[in-house]
This record gives sequence, C-alpha cells and structure tokens, in this order.
Amino acid sequence: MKTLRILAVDDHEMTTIGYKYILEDINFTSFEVEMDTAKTFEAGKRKIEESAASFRYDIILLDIQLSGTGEEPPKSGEDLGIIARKVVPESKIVFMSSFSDNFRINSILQTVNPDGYMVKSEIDSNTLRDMVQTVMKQPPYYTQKALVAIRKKMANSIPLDDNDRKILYYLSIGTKTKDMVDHINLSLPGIENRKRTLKTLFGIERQNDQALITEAKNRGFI
Amino acid sequence: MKTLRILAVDDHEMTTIGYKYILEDINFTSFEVEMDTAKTFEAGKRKIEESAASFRYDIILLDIQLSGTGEEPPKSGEDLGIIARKVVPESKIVFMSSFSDNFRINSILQTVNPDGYMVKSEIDSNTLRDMVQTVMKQPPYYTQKALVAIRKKMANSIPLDDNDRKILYYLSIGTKTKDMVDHINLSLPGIENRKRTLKTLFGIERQNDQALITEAKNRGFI
DNA sequence: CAAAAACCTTAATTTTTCTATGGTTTTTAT
DNA sequence: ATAAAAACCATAGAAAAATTAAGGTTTTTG
Repeated sequence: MKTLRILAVDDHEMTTIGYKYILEDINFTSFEVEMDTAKTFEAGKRKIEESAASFRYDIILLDIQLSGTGEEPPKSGEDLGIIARKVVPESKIVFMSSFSDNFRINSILQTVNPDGYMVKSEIDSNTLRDMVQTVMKQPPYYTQKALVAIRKKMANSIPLDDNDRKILYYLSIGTKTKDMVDHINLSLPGIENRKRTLKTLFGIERQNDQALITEAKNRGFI
Repeated sequence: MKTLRILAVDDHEMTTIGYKYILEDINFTSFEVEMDTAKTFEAGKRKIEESAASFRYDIILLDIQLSGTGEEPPKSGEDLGIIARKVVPESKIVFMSSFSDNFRINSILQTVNPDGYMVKSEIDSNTLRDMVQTVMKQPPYYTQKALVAIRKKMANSIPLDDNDRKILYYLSIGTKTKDMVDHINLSLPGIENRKRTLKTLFGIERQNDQALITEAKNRGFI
C-alpha cells in the first residue's frame, strides 16, 4: 500500500498533533498516511527543502499565522507556500486558515494558488478525509466558508488594479488617507480621487469610508 | 414535513425526468421534494413568473442551452437566470451545464451569481443530494470541474477589461481579427494592439494567436 | 471649539490608449 | 508555388483618462 507523506506546519503544537492523529487513523482505500510536523517557519522551510532532494511530501498543510522567531520581517505561511511552490512544485499545498477574510484568501489564491484552502472552524475528520482524497485525485478542495468568499469575488466584474486594492486594504486596517502616500505610489489627491471613483463604481456615492469598506467586503475585495 | 419545490428547465425531457425521479426519491431528513419541469425558455419564464405571485420555488435548475422556439434572438438559460434573479430573488438558482469552459462559467458567475453550478458529467444522485442540501443550508455548491475552472480564474491577478475578454472570446471561436471590428467597439489597429499587449501580459511575446488562446484558457479567461 | 483629517473642485500636466496610415510578414487557398 | 488574404508591426497625431498641484469646504475628533 502506498504511503502518503504529509507535512503540517503550524505554531500550535496541539493543532499539528490533531491533524496527525486524525489523518493517520483514517482508513483510506488506496494509501496510508505518514505525518510530519513543524512548528516554525524556519523548521517548515528546512523540512520542505530537505524533502526536495529525497522523498517529496505529497501534501503540505500550512497555517497562515506562524509566530515568528522574533526576527524581522515576520514570515507567514503564505511566504512559506511561495517557497514550497518553487522548491517542490509537485507537492500539493493546502492552507489551514483561522480567518475567512477575502483579502487573505484572494492574496493566497493568487500568490500560491494552493490546491486547497480550509477554514479552521470547518476542519474535522470528515473534511480532512475529503480534502486528502480530493487534493490527490483532482484539486482543488475548498471548505464551505472559503467557497463563500470565492463566490463573492467571482461574482464581481469590476476590475480593480493594484493601487485600488491597496487603498481598500489600508483603509480596512485603519490607515489614514493622508498616510497612504507612504505606502502607495500616488499623490494624496490621486488617492482621494480613486476612493471617490471606487465609491461610484460600488454605487455608494457621497458616503463615508465605512460604507466603502463595508461594500468592498461585500464584494469580496477585502 | 416541509415540501421543497424545485423547478428544472431543460430542453431535453429525459434530463428533467431524470432529475425528477432522483430528487423526489432521495430521503432528505427535513424535507421532501416536489419537482416541476419546463422544456423551453418561454415555459420556464412563465412558470417562474407565476411562482412569483404564489409559492416561489426553493430551487430553480437551469440548463444553459435552451433550444429556442426559432425566434431571434435565441434566449439562453443565462438570460432566464437573470430574469429569475429579478422576479424571484429568494429562489436559489443552480446551473446545470454541459460545458465547463471558463468563459461561460465566468460570465454566468458574474451576471447571475448562481447559488450553484454543476457540470453535467458530474451530476448523479450523490451530487444532486449534496447540491440540494448545500444550496438550502449555505450556498454555493460547485461540482469539481466547475471548481477547477474557478480556481484558474482566482489564481489570476491580471485584470482584463470587457474589450480584452471579448477579443479573447471571439478569437477562441475562430473569428478573424479583421471581423472583430463588427463586434467590438475598437478600430482594427486597436484590436491588434490589445492582442499584442495581452501576449506581453501573458508572457508569450511574438507568438501566434493559437498560443494566446492556449494561454488564455490556462489562465481561465476562456 | 479648534485642529486635523477628509473631501471636493478646477486647471494644467502627464500618461495611456486609440486611430489612421502604410508597410512587412505570415497564413491560406488554389 | 504563388497570389490573395489575413495578420502583424511601426509611427505620428488625436483623444481620453489619470495624475498632480493648489486652494477651498465640510466633516470628524479630541
């Protein structure tokens, strides 16, 4: 019987242990699971790189939030995913995320294009089994909450460019408009203009920023 | 026990009969299914409009291809979906499509934003049951092939506007570049320019149209 | 209430996109 | 193989869109 090698990277040891117990216990028809775990970005990176020269993991499970080793800049599971895609492109990558917010999902779906995305509140032995089977047979696998976010995005035909997305993002985290000039390559009136244009596009003319944030969330941009 | 009213619109009677037999036979825990069917665009439209004033369907299943009554312009399930969204916004809408091509899926996901999308080759009693349950509890429901198409699109950050998409679409159905001026509001050099720009964006500079079509398909635009 | 931030307007500037024109290369059909 | 068609490319000018600077008004916040 084939052995499926799965690596789980999560800074909460309890979580990886949970994955291990559940996945190694499930009776798959055509393979059995052998789990490996890592608790930090660096440990995960090392294991992934080592695997590149030998067995290659079949599936890599990545938490998005990885408590850094104190170093700067903090590395996330997303960064680890990007690295993994490069060094072991054959390995399937699945994100295990606490949040189902659209900005994060959108970003990861674009930078890593993972084979699966699971929202943690929806993870149990059933979804884990389905995930493994789907990902090995015909990816992708998304849990329902991830699908809800994806649907929102797909339902939107308004094409926003990078600057628009940045404005919405910084707005959503409470950055003041006047401070956005430090992060976005536009003048202050330029940013104001785009905000106004976005409000018009979203059909909320002459309303405040809160309305813009709400609408952008509804439409799956943040 | 609650009765779930489902309308299926498909010009192949065998198909709607199939849905009827399967769905009315499944033992759902909290409801039973009562099916209604329609064979043409007009019949479907009528039933949907009538339902608006009375019971409202819980779910409306729409085939995309509806053989017209000979009239022009031919109306598709997509048009019917748009109408249904207007007159009975509470009804869940699920598309049952023969094809899993991205252009169609993308278009429908934007114009109708259906609660489900099933590729016909993946429809059986299991997926039908899952669909009904998911759509009633927490939409959306997509079959695996639809998910594959959706994933492609989500993985793409390149924002194309309407004209770009049209160019790719007409290219994919074999329209000659010089004939596109009849369908797209641009001059011939304008279209040529955009094609060149698209090739650059896709990283296939100085290659022919076939390469552009292939790449656009890979990226989920057509 | 005063300061800060956000918001709006206008005009000038820059950037991008589009068109017209005319030529070259590639594809297609005979 | 070759002529015709289509596709492709380049340039210059025109048009449209986006950006900026400057200065004013309104709203928010401490």
